Amino acid sequence: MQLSNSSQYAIRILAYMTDKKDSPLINATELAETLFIPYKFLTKIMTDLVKVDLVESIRGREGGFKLKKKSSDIMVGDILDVFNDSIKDEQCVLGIGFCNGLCKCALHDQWMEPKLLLQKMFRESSLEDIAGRGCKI
Amino acid sequence: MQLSNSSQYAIRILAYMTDKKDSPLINATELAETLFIPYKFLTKIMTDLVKVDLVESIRGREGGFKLKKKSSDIMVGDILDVFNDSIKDEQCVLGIGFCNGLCKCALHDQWMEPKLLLQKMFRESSLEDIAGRGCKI
DNA sequence: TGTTAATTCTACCTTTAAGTAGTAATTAAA
DNA sequence: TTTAATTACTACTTAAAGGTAGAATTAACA
Repeated sequence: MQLSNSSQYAIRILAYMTDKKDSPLINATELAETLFIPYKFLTKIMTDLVKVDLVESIRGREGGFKLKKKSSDIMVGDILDVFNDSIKDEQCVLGIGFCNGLCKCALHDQWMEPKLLLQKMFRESSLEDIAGRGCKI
Repeated sequence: MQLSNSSQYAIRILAYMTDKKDSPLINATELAETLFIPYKFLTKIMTDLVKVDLVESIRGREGGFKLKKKSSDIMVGDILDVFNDSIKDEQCVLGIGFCNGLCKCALHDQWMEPKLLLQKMFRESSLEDIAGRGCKI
């Protein structure tokens, strides 16, 4: 019951980039070393983030990455979507999709409240909200 | 962000066994067919549940399974523990263990409330509470 | 006492997530 | 124009989850 490594890494990467948004560009080596993420895995994740336009990349010498939007406009949920890690409305705690509130499975009622809280947290927390804590890992 | 298949199956299996607790024994074939769980995978799960004393097995012809405790004494959390799927106190939403409330990582504050709700739901929901809904899958 | 219906054990196979390696493409600086 | 620093691409390897196969074990029943 937790987020995938890719999602966890991506949140930490983007939160760090938010902290350093005054720097014009941040490169993969700095991200990997500061955040203790395997370099090659990190570059793969960055490519994904570039593809969905959360991050802009500048290739070549002196290149690097920067946020493509204001940090207050990037929500945690947007990041989770990239790695198929968000909680869908129809997702039942027992993994049966598409119950749409009609499902009467065990735990259905108990699941509603934490599920809504998690969805709200993912939907309403922006990078701006969660950054600036000085905690790198 | 969801429970493992093994945990999901195990909850459904035990909830079904609770529904049928008047039957002296329930065998693997019935469970697999009723709950649409692959037979061989189900028997592996049952073996795990037997080893931790949630279920009792009677081998041989006319054998089968039955709950080893009162259904009001088996909590959902006990089941998740078997498959290492419960939420530990020190578990951070970003997957970093052992932050023990000292962690200041992104999302730390936002994670507390849903985390406590989920832990409470797992700790306080017994099979008795969640069974009897007539929903098999 | 042999047959049969059941669980259990050991080992394997498949799929997906996680991580690695090598090289190509790009670009600024020397 | 060469070189070094950088991201992007393709393919591979490893680890874990999910699932399968078949034989061994057990015990009721005929």
